[in-house]
Amino acid sequence: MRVTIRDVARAAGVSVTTVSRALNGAQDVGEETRQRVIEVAKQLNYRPSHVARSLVLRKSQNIGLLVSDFRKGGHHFLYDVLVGVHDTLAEYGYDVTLVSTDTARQQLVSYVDFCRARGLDGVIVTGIRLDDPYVEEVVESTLPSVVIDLPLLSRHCGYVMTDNVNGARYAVRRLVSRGCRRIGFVNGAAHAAVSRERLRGFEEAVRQYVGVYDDRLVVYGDFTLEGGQRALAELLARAPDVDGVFFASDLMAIGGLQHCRAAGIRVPEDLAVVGFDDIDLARFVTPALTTIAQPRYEMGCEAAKMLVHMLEKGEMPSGTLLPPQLVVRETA
Amino acid sequence: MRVTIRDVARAAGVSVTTVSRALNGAQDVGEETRQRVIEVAKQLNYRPSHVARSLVLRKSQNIGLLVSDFRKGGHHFLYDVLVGVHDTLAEYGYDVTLVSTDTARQQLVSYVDFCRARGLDGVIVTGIRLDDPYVEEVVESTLPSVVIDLPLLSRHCGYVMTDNVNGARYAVRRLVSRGCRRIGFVNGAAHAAVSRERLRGFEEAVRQYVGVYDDRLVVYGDFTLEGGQRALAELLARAPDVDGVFFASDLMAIGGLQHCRAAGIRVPEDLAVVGFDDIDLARFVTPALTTIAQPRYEMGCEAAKMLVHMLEKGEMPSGTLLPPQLVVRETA
DNA sequence: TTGCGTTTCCAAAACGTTTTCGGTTATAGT
DNA sequence: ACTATAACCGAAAACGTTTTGGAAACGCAA
Repeated sequence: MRVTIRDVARAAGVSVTTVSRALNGAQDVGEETRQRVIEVAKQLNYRPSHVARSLVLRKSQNIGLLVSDFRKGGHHFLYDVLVGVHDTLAEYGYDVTLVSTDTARQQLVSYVDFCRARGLDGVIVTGIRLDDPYVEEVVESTLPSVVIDLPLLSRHCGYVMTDNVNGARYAVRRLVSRGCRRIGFVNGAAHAAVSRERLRGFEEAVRQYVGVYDDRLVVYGDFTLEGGQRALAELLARAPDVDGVFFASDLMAIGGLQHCRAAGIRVPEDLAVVGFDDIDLARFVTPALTTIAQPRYEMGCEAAKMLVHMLEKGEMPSGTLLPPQLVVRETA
Repeated sequence: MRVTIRDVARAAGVSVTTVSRALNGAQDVGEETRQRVIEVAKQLNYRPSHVARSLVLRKSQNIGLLVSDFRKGGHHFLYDVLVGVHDTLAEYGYDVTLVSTDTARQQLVSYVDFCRARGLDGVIVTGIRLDDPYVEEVVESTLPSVVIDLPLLSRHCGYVMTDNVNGARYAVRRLVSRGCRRIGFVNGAAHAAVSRERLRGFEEAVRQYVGVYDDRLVVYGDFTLEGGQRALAELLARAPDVDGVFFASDLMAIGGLQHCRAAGIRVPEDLAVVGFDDIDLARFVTPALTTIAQPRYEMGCEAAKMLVHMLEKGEMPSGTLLPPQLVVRETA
């Protein structure tokens, strides 16, 4: 059936030991036998079994991508992260298998046990929140992991996220440079770590660039389109003189845009708007949304890179912030 | 280190054979010992090694998701398919590992060898085209596979795709019911299988619903935004009297919308438009795009289901068409 | 007592690798 | 000629499971 190392050994007239050595580039095998083995292996189209190899080596060259909100129609975010992770992991010779918290939960096992049963060497965690029951597991477990978009740091757990405070700063700087002086902030869910950071950046920046900070100008829209509409309406009711607003997500910003159209508010003349994320939609809505782009793909790459460094070089996990980028379109 | 079946056996005072049997629900083990073994296993938090199991069983309960255009910012299509695949595969107890044609190609192995080396039980193939070098491999190989969005059928290879000809029919039916009589078609890339089918559906439907068919009303925009703009311009130049147009993708349709705005054409009053895909953007552009929705998630589910039926029940692969759905918004 | 079937259990082989430890040559040094 | 060293190679154990082919114990009929 399958062609094994034994078949190659037989065909090449050597032992399996020698075949293994020859193919893996070990040193103590004669150059001519090595060539012969390689030749024979190619002839037979021999592919070493990753499974057998994993068993004996006790590592699988396989890492899990844990996603905790794996829903259809879901996250614009996840896809780019996923291909970033896959690309760089493939480069390092690792496979990636999908792990959903739902299926783990359904089987009543912790996700760590889930990964261990499959012999995964490590895991990249996406989509979890501060109040998630999983965060404890992530930081406690000895399974090497790196978390995306949540600052969790421990002996075996690093993180990578975008520099949210600077992102927020860029946003208000842009608004100020366009002449805005009363700047509002529609933040996302209050318990999200990113919300806290964006708020901090926002506050720092308005203190620095406009001088006076008024915390009644921040409202919450919990990251949804409708939330954005509602929040902007509330903000405007509270302070009709705001001339610019920063939304903590593009989706909310688009909701805000819809409110503006309905209310006859001209964007950007009456009200300048900048979002956060740079989702696909942003360039297509009218007026096109200026926003702070998150380096989604790069976050995936960086997370993957950190994980294999931990695995192969024994590096300590760390926290890395990736720079966001202002992309200027029509709304500010 | 790791707790193995041997540890459980020792702790329960039985042989490993008995532990294996007890845990896997085999018949010849006493009820009381079974309970004891289960109890001990739980106590020790024992998880059978999937790797070891795969080795001896010669199947991994792991299937590959082959994607051939895995790029950042990529396919809206892929994500939903992916979660559909993952969801139903998880239900059946399978894992899914990502396989990109790029990495396989980079390692100079056929993707089948790639999968075999990893012991994957089967593979779901997405994103390949008729002129792809992989199609031969897919149909020839004995690795069970099911292809999404390309009608490839052989001994070990089935497919699932959306019913494109009916999708096209729905589109023109809608257009006709709004009073359109001169209907144009902006098709995608000519070599794509889906393009052929949509064209067929288009022609059949206009023959049926409006009577006269004019093949000068079909142009090609190769699935891009710019292509859609260009193609619509060309179509309008060729036949200024068209009052409705069906685009073979939402992206092209949106391009068309942009052209209309630039040219001062009112949609849907002067020109009715229906797209294909129902991408996220569709509901956000103005006017909101009427379109034919593809059941992306369901395609993933269906593909997964077919594959495990092939694997577990020895069913023959088949071709299944999933019904698309007209979603009416503002452009038609 | 013997024979036979059932039930419950186990020892050992197998799956396809890597690696340890040692063995055989050939080469070189005295 | 004898030893020391190096270079090359192989037998066998290990990784953690499942499964095969019996074996022990027991009951029951002859």
